[in-house]
This record gives sequence, structure tokens and C-alpha cells, in this order.
Amino acid sequence: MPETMENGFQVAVDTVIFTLVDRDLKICLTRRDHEPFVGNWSLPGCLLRLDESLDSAAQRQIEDTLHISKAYLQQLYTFGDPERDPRRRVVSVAYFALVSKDRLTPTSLKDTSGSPSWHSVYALPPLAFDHAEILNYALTRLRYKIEYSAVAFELLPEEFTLRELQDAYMVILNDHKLDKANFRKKIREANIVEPVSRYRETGGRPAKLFRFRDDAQLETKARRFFP
Amino acid sequence: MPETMENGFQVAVDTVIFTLVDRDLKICLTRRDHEPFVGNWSLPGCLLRLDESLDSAAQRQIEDTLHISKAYLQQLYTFGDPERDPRRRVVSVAYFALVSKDRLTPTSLKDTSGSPSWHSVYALPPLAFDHAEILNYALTRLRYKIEYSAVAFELLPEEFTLRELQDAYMVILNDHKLDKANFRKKIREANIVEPVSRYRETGGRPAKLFRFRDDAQLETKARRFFP
DNA sequence: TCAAAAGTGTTCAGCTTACACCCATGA
DNA sequence: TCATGGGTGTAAGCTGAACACTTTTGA
Repeated sequence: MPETMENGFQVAVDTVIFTLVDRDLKICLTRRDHEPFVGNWSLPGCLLRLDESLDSAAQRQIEDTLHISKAYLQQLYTFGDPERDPRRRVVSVAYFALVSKDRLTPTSLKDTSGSPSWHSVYALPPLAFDHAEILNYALTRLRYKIEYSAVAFELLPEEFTLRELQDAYMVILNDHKLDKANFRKKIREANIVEPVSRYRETGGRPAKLFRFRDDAQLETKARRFFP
Repeated sequence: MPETMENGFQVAVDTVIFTLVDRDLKICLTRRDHEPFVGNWSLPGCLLRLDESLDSAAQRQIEDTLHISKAYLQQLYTFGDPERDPRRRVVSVAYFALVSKDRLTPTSLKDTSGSPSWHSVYALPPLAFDHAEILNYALTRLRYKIEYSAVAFELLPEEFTLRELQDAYMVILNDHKLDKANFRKKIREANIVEPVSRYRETGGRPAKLFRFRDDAQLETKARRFFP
């Protein structure tokens, strides 16, 4: 622990907010209206306040940006390169957040010019600062995490079909060859969803709707969902 | 990213330095000679300097504490609770480090009263600040990490027997019922070690020495070593 | 009755687990 | 020759991957 006094740092919190729309994985970006990187896109971020925890700052950032409370949040990594902000020394604690699209205002999902707006992770504009690096890291961690825990549900509406769940996995992993039968068997045996009595209309046979079980084991320690 | 000016923070780096001695997993602790928590044990830590990166600060901390360069280091998590330091606001970036005992001075490994000194993670004294929480997190991550990557080698000498490797896994996981034959088969098939022509004398038949292959795949993405 | 999508069962290969056995050395 | 620890082979059982199949709806 520190004993000597040194100059202070700015501590920022930057959040990578994911959502799933139209079988695409999107993140929330804001357009910068100050130097440096004026006009560029960047991750939503704010400065840590003296009286709040890191988690609270990330939560506050999401509330300010999307007007949503209690999003699923996880701290990712802290970026502290002395050169990462050309103006001054900023240490940035990165978070990722998962938000279901039905908690967002429908208008904000459509255009990709306003600020904030949603952009496919598979077609991103250039990002300010080291935010491309942060985003890459977040995506890697998200992909890793859905293989051993049930966080994909945070990106889905309350009720969903198994097909929608499988699509979520395929879009996030960018792997569209998961076997339907095997996927369903895994989900069934993991015992993390329960059927509701409703059905979703589709092009063919209606699909049974499921919801996530509140008493489910979220993390399957050392047992992945997909090999 | 931040646009408004706020008060500065102290940014600290605290490191959880692991080593393996006598079939025990130990960490390095320093005794505090200032308030608060005078006389208590704490993790080695230092304040971040304005011109260095977080990784460099952690490396510097290890050099200052153990006179070792280029230890295996990984950033863990950042702790930023406003109350974590009773004096002032300190955001602490935690690292874990893995050091082989043959890089340490033999004397320093023996007594557990000097500062720094080595303490079994299975019999720890009370720790200052939130360091017990940091340590717990580090231990969880270490255990998790050795299941899908080959970091255990960082804790072993250059040359080691397969028994020593298995002991390392068992001590770290606190699980002493790994099957010898199956362990060896996994290691053989993972293709991460190569034999050297020397042998280690033991109580019975001499044990072949191995070393880690420099061209080995360190991380086995989504494929764990042990289920 | 056909297309589309939901939903299931079955096989085979490969891996995990448990356990028994042999080998090399020093006392 | 015995105790000690190193080192290996194999059979049983489970898991994952592939694929073929049935069901239910709307047009």
C-alpha cells in the first residue's frame, strides 16, 4: 500500500454495452464533441467521482446514456498506459454491460448517426483513444464467458424461444454452425430454462417460449457449454 | 471519456506473488510500519507514478520487493471502494505474479517473521485493508487459469519431474486425488513438455526430468486440462 | 399438400476415469 | 529381496458431433 504522496490521477470508467438486434451483436457508441478526436466515435465513459465505487460509476454511466437501471455489469480490465490520452494521465477501468433490446427505446436502435447509437461489432467505425483495444478485449471476454456461464440470457427478452437462444450464441461466437439438436440437449440438461405456456408464431410450427430459471446455476465452474 | 476536471485519485498497484515451496502454495507479504494497520501484514504494493504503465509499476514492485526481474505477471481486478483506505481515496489495481522458488534467495523462504516473508495460502495471518479479498480473488483466478493454460510452469524450476508438476497442480487446486496415469497422459498429449537427458534422484526409481517447450501452446482456448 | 420451422432420437468416435500392473533404484 | 516411487496399458462408461427423422403450423 502507498505511503508516499504523489500527484493525483484521473480515473475514468468506460463501458462496452452490448445488445442483440436482428441477429446482430451491437455496441453503444457516443460521438465526441470535444478535442481530442472530435467527431469520432468512442465508448460511453465518465470520470469516477470521489465518493462512488467503480461499479456505481459504471452503473451511473449506463443510466445517463440509456436511461436504464440495473444493467448486467462486469469489470473487465484497467487500461493505464501513460500515452492513452494525449491531454493528461487517465487510468480507465473498462466494464462490459449486457442489455436486452426490449429495455431500449425502439427509435434509438435504428439510426447509427445519433449519439448515442448502436453499431454492429462486425462493422465498426474507427474509435477514439484505445477504445478499439478495449472493445476487442470485451468481445473476447464475452465470447469466453458465454461458454461457461449463462449470461446470454441478459441479452434476451424475458421470454424467448430456444431458436432465439441459439441465434444469440451463434451471433456472439460468430459461428453459425451449431447443431440444433445438440444445442437443445445441452440447454435441457443444464436445467437453466423453464417453459412458459405461451408460444411464438414463426414461419412454421409455433415455437415454445421459455424463461430463465431464477434458481438456476449461473456459472458452470470448469464445465463449458460448448467445446 | 472524461471532459470535466475532477479531483485526482491515488492509484496503487498491489501484487499477489505466488510461489511453490515444499508442496505448499505461498504468497509474499510485507509488514506495515505505518498507520493504518501498523504491524499487520499486507500485500506488496506501491503508488503508480505519473510516467509509468500499470504493468511497469507491478514489475517495479516485484523488483523492489524480491530483486527479481521479468516475473510472470497478470492484471487481476481493480478495487475502488471509497472506504477501502481509511485515510484517503485510493484505487488499487491488483496483479498476480508467479515466481519459481529457485529465483528466490533461499534464506528468505524460511522464516515467516521478516518483511517481506512467505506465508502459506492455507494458513494466512489477518491482512490489512481489503487485501484478504484481493488474495481470495487472486487464488480463484489462479486455480481457474491453470485449468486451461500452462501457467503452472512459471512456478516450477527450469527442469522438473512429472510428479513435481502434478504436485503443483494438486497443491494449487487443493485437490490431492488426481490420478497419476491420467495426469501424465494429458500432459503428454498436450505436447507442452519435452524430456531432457537428466534424471532426478528420488526415494525409488529416478525420475526423468522435463522442461517446458518454448514453442508450446500456452493457452488451450476452451479446452481445459482437468474437468 | 407443400414449405418452413420446431422439435427429437440414435449412432459412433473419442475422451475420461478408474485401476491394475510393471520398472528401476537404494538399502 | 523388499520398499519406494516412477512409469504405462486397458476396459467401462460417458460425452459430443453428426445426421436423420417426426411434428405442427400457414399458405
